[in-house]
Amino acid sequence: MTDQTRLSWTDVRDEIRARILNRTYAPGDRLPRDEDIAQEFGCARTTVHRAMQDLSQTGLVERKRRGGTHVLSDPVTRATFDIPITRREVEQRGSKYDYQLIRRSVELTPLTIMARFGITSAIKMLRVKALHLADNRPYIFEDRWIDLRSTPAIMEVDLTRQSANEWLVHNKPYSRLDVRFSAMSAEGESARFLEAPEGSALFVIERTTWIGTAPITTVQAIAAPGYQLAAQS
Amino acid sequence: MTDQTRLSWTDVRDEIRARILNRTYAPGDRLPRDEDIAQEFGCARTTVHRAMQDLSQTGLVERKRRGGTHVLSDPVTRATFDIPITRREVEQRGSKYDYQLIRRSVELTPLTIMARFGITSAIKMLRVKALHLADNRPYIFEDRWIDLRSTPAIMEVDLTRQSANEWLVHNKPYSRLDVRFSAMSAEGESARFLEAPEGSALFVIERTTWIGTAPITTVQAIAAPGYQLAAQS
DNA sequence: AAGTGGTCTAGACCACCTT
DNA sequence: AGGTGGTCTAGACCACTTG
Repeated sequence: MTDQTRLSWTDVRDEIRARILNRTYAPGDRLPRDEDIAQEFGCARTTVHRAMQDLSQTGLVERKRRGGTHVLSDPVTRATFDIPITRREVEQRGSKYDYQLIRRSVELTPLTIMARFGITSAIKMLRVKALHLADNRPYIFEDRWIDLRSTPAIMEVDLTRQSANEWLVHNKPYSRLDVRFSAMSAEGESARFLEAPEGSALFVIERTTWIGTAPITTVQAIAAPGYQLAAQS
Repeated sequence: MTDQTRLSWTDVRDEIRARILNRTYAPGDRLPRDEDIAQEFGCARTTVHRAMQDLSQTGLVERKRRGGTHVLSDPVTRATFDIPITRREVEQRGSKYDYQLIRRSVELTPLTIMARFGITSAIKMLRVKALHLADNRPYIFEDRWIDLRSTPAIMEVDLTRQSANEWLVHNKPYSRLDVRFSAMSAEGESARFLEAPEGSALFVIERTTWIGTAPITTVQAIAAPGYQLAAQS
């Protein structure tokens, strides 16, 4: 009695992955051609391709056109993070969300901001400082710069009622993104607004977006003590 | 004269994405069926499917079997991070890598560690504290627990010569992974080994792996001040 | 120059979910 | 119950890259 079930690409993926874990295919090894694997499994090459595509995205193998498929010899830990809108993040935890505009001004970009955008001359941008609260406690303090050339409409938005964060997400999609995580000590504004003791460790998310090559916004979001970011899966 | 070039799935993806950015398809909207889009573009449904697959992975749309494809109304920022082996990370920056074993012991797991693994009874695990150096300066201090049931071979490894980090990556693949980022203040051991002033902000990566449901290892890696983690793309 | 992965097509069937 | 996305097949051609 033979197995009548049709092979799916996940089956192929799992078997190949198992062999890599087994060291049947050891780090650095070259795997058989897709076509040979297809023959071994008795499926179409497309199915093998789909499986390999997944393994490649996971960072387990590397594929090159003429070079074939190789097991990566220095595996990396690859994790995907979803960074939601702050309001949504707070509400999903079942907390009450509030938002306060702290300051709104038009300023010349300092060097640090120019560097983030990769531009070489200072220009005037809208700068917005704001505080997100969860259950009436400070949650995230953000210091944001918005390029008025790509996003002039932001000038008409009432930022006392709606966060720039939220307006941008709903009205200004980006094509390129840069995200960085780091840690900093609470000091001055960040300590005051987050009601954190001076010197306490804060988690910082820095996010910069462009549309094409045109800057949209860059934000430094500083989270209150205890903040933790977890990978999705 | 008509365009003779064959349409590729990236073209379809780019056009659909443009329409989403355009608000031709607004947040929350349902997109036409794959087949209709295929007809509009004059390509096979498979090609549209490939494009949609990409948009779905990027977090721009959501697809459900009978429900069709919808533009996400609360877009999330999705970023993928590669966390390489520490040695490789240091060497790729062109720095000299060194490693020191600080302590090696067999201990009962405290509650915090049991929680990370999701186990309910304390067991004895190998605990390894070590320091990674870049150009002779402290770079990352790690405190690691290794489950001897899943990874007994670690007892035979000379951890004064090779980091547990590296041995595990090359010899013990995992099937499940949990990663968390946070910030903490330098204190006690972390301050001493990283040569960081007490109270300075440190970036912390917490990584836990399992094979099936069996714990392999959990590590708290504390980076020296100034450490920054950037998204791949 | 040739081998390998990448993609496209056309058609079929399946699986899931919403109505 | 029916519509939609998910997948599989078989064959073809293309594009990259390495020997």
